[in-house]
Amino acid sequence: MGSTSPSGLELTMAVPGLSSSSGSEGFGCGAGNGNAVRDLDMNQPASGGEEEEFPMGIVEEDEEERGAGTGGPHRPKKLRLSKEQSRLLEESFRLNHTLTPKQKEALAVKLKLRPRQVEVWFQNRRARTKLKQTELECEYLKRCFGSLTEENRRLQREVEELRAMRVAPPTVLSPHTRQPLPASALTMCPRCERVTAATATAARTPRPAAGAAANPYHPRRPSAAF
DNA sequence: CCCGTCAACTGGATAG
DNA sequence: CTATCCAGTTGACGGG
Repeated sequence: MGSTSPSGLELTMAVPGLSSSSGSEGFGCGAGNGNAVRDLDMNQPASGGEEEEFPMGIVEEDEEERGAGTGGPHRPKKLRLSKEQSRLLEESFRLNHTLTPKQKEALAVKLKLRPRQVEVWFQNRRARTKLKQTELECEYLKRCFGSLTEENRRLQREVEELRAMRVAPPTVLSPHTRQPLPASALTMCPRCERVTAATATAARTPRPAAGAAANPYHPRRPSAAF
């Protein structure tokens, strides 16, 4: 799994036949935003180096109270998780997309965050995963729509052809004499209801190799790959 | 200045 | 009632 980007989403997609290469503009390669750099900038202690592993993890108590409590518009300064915090959170997310209260507590202690922050991170992470999956599904459905539209056009053309044949009854030439066959010699393909002389000749001609033998009324038509 | 990202909040739904 | 989840939103922040 090398492909988890910093904000990296592990994507398990339920869309059939979806290769990650084709729809990849929206994620994977494109998702490499500058988070790593940002994390470095934001979370490095300005000087003095490594006094703390997770520099801005814990918000001061009074500030936290103000933020959540009385609905005052004052929010604490935006927290940016350090690289290490993100890595550990991602790691546990990969193992489990939800946390038990114990796991949450343990992770919070380990990361020097409040349990609430761990909880929020998991909520947001689930939402991001779902969003990505929805985007993938959307791409897939668009492609379905495209090919169905194409198939529809093809069928419409076929209907037109059939209509035209009804207006002007067909003259079918005998494969042997090259003369028009009498109506009594003609027959209808039961599958597509096209008039042919097929059964008349099908009985006489030797069966061709496997594939073409399926329908004696017509040679095989290429079917739409779908 | 605008836009994308993301931590955090809000409110409704649901399970135990 | 409490705890948790989710969808939607807000606001801080960084980058173009």
